[in-house]
Amino acid sequence: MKLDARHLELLAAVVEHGGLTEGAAALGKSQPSVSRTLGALEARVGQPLFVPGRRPLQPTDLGRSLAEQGAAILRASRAAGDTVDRYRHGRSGEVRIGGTPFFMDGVVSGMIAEFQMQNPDVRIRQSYDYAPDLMRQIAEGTLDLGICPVRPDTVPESFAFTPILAGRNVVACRKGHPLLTRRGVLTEEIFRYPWIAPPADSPLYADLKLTLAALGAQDFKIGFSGGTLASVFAILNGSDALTVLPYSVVFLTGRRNDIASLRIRINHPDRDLGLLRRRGADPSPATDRFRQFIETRFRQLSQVILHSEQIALWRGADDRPQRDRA
Amino acid sequence: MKLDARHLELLAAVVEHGGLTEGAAALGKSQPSVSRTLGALEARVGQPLFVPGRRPLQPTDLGRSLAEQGAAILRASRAAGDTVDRYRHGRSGEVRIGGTPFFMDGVVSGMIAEFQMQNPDVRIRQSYDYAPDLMRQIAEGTLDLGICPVRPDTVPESFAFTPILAGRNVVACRKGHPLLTRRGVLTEEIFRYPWIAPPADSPLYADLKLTLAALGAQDFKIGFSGGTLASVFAILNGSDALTVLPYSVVFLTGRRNDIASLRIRINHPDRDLGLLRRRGADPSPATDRFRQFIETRFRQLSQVILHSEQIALWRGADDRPQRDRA
DNA sequence: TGCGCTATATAACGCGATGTTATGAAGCTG
DNA sequence: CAGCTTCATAACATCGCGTTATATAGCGCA
Repeated sequence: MKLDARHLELLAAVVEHGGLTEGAAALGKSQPSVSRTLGALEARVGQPLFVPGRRPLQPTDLGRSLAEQGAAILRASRAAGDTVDRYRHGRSGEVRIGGTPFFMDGVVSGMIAEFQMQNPDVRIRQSYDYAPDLMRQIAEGTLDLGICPVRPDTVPESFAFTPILAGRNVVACRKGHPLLTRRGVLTEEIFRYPWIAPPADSPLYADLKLTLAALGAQDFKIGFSGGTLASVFAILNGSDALTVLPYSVVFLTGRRNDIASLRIRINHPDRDLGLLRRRGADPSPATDRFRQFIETRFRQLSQVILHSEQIALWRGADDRPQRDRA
Repeated sequence: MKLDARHLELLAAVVEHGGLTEGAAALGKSQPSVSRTLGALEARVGQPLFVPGRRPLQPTDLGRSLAEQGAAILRASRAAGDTVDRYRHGRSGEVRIGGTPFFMDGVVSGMIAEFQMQNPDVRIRQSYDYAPDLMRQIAEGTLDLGICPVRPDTVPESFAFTPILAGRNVVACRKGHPLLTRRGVLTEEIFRYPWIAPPADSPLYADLKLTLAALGAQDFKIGFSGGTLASVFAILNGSDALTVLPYSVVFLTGRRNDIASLRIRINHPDRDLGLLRRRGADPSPATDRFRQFIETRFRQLSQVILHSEQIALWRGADDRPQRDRA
């Protein structure tokens, strides 16, 4: 026998509230409506659902059993409603975010962690890619957000780009590196140390080449390449190798990983780190919420970086990277 | 947000069957109906439930979540339908049955056990009472069936009475009782043994008094009274006491409890053991099913009793109670 | 690339379930 | 027994949802 789920909900409400009138009130309906519908259900079932002629309307065994099923239906229905509500407020759902590996690992992951703590029901799918692939996937609709360095004026019309951080790089090394003890670093000295190269197709690798070329390098030793940020940190820690890293990565994770940056002035790429998303597509609420979270966190990060540099300036300290525009 | 349970069921069916058309078919509805309803649900939710422009209609995360709730609703709904079906066929529900204690314990309990094996979801509420109270409770509607000995012509019009067994009694004793070894028993001999008296208000007690009076007893020793059938068996087993019991009780449980009946002719009450129920009230299906079960079991029991007595007659054996009408 | 197939969306319409208010009947309670 | 409360019934309006017919849009294949 097939029963209407709404009839069972009705029955559950009436049984729970101990009366037709109360049940109807709880459901926001009139009493006759509930009465008639329950009558129809009873007729359909062919068995009394309430003991007849009892004034504080008392369900029969069968009525109680069916009411339990109705309560289950009501629960599921409410749960569905809640799911929708949370989804609409971005507190549940899925966000697919991709970005350049070192930046994701060094900066974004920490923010994701914080977001996860606040929104445990939002699933974050992270992937690693560079701008062209990110754009392709965003255009295809298989990715919600991209975080990577791009030149804002090269972003196609179909994308929205929000700059979140200046794309500055620094030369990074371990805390105890010989070059750090010196007051000043001669550019030719850095070529005596082995270099860690980011993946060949990464913008960071292009930056590395440009930087070193600008510093007058014809040739430099690549001692390691192909690893993730974690392995780069390990190599840096265990050797005197040098590499180029985004300033924000060193700023945020340098202390924890015993990494510092050389006090050496290097040119900076004319790219901004920013958030890419598809223009016109309305994103899932979770994506929106995540994006806003990320944007405010980066605003705060910019402030903190600026602040710390000003403190360093006032102190006259010099264990910070030299700023190009300072 | 309040969502219609039926919409969620619809969604569940569509997601499960992997398509609008199939889902509609599974629900026995037309495809446009399902399409429109799902469209309405999507509009209400305000979020896409299916990824747009995908041919093997693919649900979004939210769609899948809601479909799960819909599946839960569907399960509950089906469970409710099954409950009704089983209830209507008497395979679930409740039966309230009352009867005279010794007869319930000695005969009916075994049948209830068998019924329980076949109908595990039917709850049997058993109580003990004598005819007047049984009738009162049945009339009040607090009891479904009564099993007791009554004179059929004394049953009021408002009750239906189905005789199920002749109300014969026998004098019972333990298997090794001295009186059993004799070829014949003199009536005066039985008064030398202590007697177990059933409860004073029981019909059995009246039978006992009548029986013994008919046998010429002016006075007899009551050695024990007030116990249930189990205690009566225990007393019988551990002593040379005698008592009056329904023949069916001894027939069914005598062997197991090492009880036999004396070969002595006693008068039998002009009552029939039978089933009492309220006339006109339509009983719950479980009650009906149980009643029919009990009635057929008693028909079989009558046959078996008859059969065993004929065998005994043919054999010329005499270790059976003498039959009044033989 | 274009064609055909099939699945989905839309349109138009009828009906039945369910909402309403008004009112009657039936239990409980003092 | 009177009065109150609660449920059932009546009459009517409306909206959801069922139908069939038809347009549209992906997908597969040549």
